[in-house]
Amino acid sequence: MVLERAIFEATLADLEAVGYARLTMDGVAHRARTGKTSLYLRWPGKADLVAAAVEHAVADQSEPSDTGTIRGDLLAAVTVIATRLDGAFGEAVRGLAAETLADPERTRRARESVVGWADRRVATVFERAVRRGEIAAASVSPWAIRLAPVLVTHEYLAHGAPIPEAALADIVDQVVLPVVGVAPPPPAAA
Amino acid sequence: MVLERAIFEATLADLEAVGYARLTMDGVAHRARTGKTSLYLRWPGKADLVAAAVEHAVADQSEPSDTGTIRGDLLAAVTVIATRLDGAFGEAVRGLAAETLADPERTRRARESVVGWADRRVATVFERAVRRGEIAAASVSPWAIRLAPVLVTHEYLAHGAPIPEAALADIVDQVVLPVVGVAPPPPAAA
Amino acid sequence: MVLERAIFEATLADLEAVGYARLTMDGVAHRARTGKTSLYLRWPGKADLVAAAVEHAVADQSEPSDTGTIRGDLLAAVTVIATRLDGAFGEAVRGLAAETLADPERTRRARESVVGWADRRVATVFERAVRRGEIAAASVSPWAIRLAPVLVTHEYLAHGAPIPEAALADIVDQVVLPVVGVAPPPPAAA
Amino acid sequence: MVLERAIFEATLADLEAVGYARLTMDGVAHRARTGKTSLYLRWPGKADLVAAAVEHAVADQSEPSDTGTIRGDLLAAVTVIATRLDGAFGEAVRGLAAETLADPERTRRARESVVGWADRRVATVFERAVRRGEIAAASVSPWAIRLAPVLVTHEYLAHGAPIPEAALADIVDQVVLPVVGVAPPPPAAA
DNA sequence: CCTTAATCGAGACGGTACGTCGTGTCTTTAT
DNA sequence: ATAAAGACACGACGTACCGTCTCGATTAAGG
Repeated sequence: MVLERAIFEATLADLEAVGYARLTMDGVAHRARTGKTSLYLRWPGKADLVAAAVEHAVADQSEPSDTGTIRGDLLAAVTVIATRLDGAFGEAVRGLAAETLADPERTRRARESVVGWADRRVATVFERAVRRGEIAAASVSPWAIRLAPVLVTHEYLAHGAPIPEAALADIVDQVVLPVVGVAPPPPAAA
Repeated sequence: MVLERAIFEATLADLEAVGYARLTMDGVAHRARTGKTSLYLRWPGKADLVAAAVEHAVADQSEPSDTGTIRGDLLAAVTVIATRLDGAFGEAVRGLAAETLADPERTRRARESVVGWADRRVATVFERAVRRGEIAAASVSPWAIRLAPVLVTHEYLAHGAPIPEAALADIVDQVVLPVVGVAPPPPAAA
Repeated sequence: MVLERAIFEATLADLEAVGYARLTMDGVAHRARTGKTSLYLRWPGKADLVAAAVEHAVADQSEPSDTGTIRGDLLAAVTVIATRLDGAFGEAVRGLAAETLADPERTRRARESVVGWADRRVATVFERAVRRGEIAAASVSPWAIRLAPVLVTHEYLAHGAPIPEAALADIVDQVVLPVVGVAPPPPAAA
Repeated sequence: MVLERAIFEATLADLEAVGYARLTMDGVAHRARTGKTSLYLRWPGKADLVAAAVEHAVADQSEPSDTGTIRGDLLAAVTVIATRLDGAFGEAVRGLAAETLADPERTRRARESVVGWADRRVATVFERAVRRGEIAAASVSPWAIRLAPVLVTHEYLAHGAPIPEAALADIVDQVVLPVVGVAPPPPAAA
C-alpha cells in the first residue's frame, strides 16, 4: 500500500508537471521509483491509473465552510472546485473526458466522480440553507445541485485555469441562486 | 480546396468510425486518398486537424425550428445539440477537451466553437421568446444562453451518447426555464 | 543473441532479395519478426546494420582448398570471392561503398572487412606456395596479396555479377602470377 | 545548353559539399536556380543526373605529362586520378557503385566511364614507354593498363580521400612496373 | 507584330522510408 | 511469490525526398 501511495503521488505530480496528454507510464514508474510492471499489475492502462489517482486524491473531504448565508457558502464551494481544477485534478478531468477505461462501467464511475464530490459539497450547502429557511426544500433537485459543479468544470474545460473570480460569482448569482428561488444581490455599480 | 474538403470528410468519417483517441493521421490521409504531407502542410497535428474539421462541419447552420413556444423551441434546440454530439462532433469535443493545439489562442477559439454554435441557436430562441412576450429581455444574459449547451455537453461527456430525452427535458424544465423566469409545466404523472 | 542472429539472417535475405538500395529497416524488422526499435537499439542506421550483418557472415572461414599448385589455389580463391559477391555480400559491398556509418572509424573497419577476409585467404595460398618453393618469400607483399581481391571486387562493381570465369583466369594469369614472379601458362589456342 | 551547364555545376558542387548520399534533386535544382521539372525532363533520376554530370566533368582531357621515364609518367597519372577522386568525382564513384540507373546499358557505360578515362591516360603512358623502349609492346595488355586506375580507385573506396602519396608509389612500384616487366627502384632507406 | 507553342520556375501532391517515442507484454534477477 | 529493471513487438508520430503534376510567366517561332 505504501507503493500504491507513491504511485498515486507520482501520477498527480506528473499530471501537474506535464499534463494528461504528455503523461507516460514510464514517467510515472520512474518518478515512483518502481517499474512499469507494478503499474500494469494494478491498472490496465494510463486512463485507469489516472482515474484511480484522482479518486484517491478527492477522497479526503473537509466539511464545506459555513459563512452564514447560502450565497457565501456557494461562493466558497465554487472556489474550492475552481482551485482543484487548477492542478493535477483538472488535467485528469481532461483525460477522462477523452479516453475510455478498460471497463465501461468503470469509465462511467470515474467520470461521475469528476463532479460527484463537488455535488456532495453543494448538497451540504443547500441542506444548511433549507435549515436556515433561505430556500424551500422543494427547490433542491439533483439538477439544481449539479449546476454549479458542471458550470465551473465547463468553464475550466473551455477557457482553462485559473477561472476568474468574476465568472464564479456570475455562476452563483445569475444561475444557481435564481434556480433555487433566491433573488441575487443587485449588481455592483460599474 | 477540393482536397481540403476531402480531408475534412475523411476526418469526420474516421472520428465517427473509431473515435478521437484511435484516429490517426495515416488513417485520415489514406481515407482522403492523399499523403500525410498534405495534412501537415495545413495543420501542425491531429488536434488542429480535428478542430478545423469540426469548425467546418458546424459552420452550415440552419434556422432553429419555431414551434410556437419557448419550451418547444428549447427542446428542439437541445435535441439538435444532443444529436450532433452523438457522432463525429462528439468525439471531437472529447479530443479538444484533452489536447492542446499548437497555438494557444487557436486552442481557445476551437474550444469556444464547441458550444458557440449552440449558443447562437439558443440566443435566437430567446429573441423569439422576447418578441412573443414569453420572457423579459432583462432575463436573457450570456449565462442564461450558455446554460443549455453546457449542460447537454456535460451530460454527453459524463454519460456518453445518446443522451436520453428525459435528461434533455429536465435541463429545459428544471434549469433553463426557471432561470429566464418561466414556470415549468407540472411534471407529468409517472 | 538469438535475436541478433535472426536479424542478421533477415538482413542478408533482404539484401539478396531486393538489394541494398531497396532494403528497408521496416522490411528487415518484419522478416526477423521484431520491431524497428530492436534494430535501432543495436545499430544507428541501415549502413551499420548491413556492415554488422556482413562481418558476421564472412566470419565463418573454411580453409582455402589446396589444389597442389599456386595457380589452382588462386583460381579457387578468386572463385570463392566471385561467388560471395554474387549474393547478399555483393549488395552490401555496394552499399558500404556509397554510405557512411555513424562512426568514421567504424566505417573504415567495415570497408576494410570487405576485402580483408579475402586477403587472408590469398595470404594462406601464398604461404603454401612459398613452402612448396613455387614463389620467393620476398615477392609476397601486402600489395601482392590484396591484388586478387581488389581486382575481383572491382570487376563486380563495374560489371556486376556473375563474374565470367575467363575474367577470373585473366586476373590470376596476367596480373597476380606475374607479380609474384611465376610465368603464367601459355594462352590456350583460341 | 546554358541551363544544362548550370545544372552540372550545381550537381558537382553539391556532390562536393554533402556527398552523394545526401545530395537531393531539390537541392541541385535550387542551387542551379531552376525547378525539378528541368531535371526530370533530362534525366530519369538522381543516379542518371550524377552520371551525366561526371561524364561531362571528366570529358576535358589534357595530355598526360611526359616526365621522360615510365615511372615518372605513371606516378603523374595516378596522382591525377587520386586528385580527381578527392572531390565531386569521388563522391559520384561511390554513388555509381551503389545505385543503378534507369537503363541497365546506361549503367554499364557510366560505371565503365569511372575508370575509362584513367585507362586512356595510362595507355598513353605505356605507348610512350614502348616507343622509348622501356617496356615490350607484348607486356601491354588491357589488364596491365587497368591495374593502376582500379587500385587507386579501390584505395579511395576503402580508405577515403586523400590517398597518401606512399600508397600511390607502392601501386606503381610494387604492382604496375613488375607486371610490365620493369624492375622497380630499390626502396629508399627509411 | 502578334499569337501559338514550348519551356521554365515554383511548388503542391501522393507516396515510401526514415528514426523516435510510448504502449503493454514478457523475461530476468534479486529478494 | 512479488518487485525492479528493462528488453521486446507493435504502431503512430512528424520529417525528408522522391518523382509526378499543375500552374502562371516567359520566351520563340511562325503566320
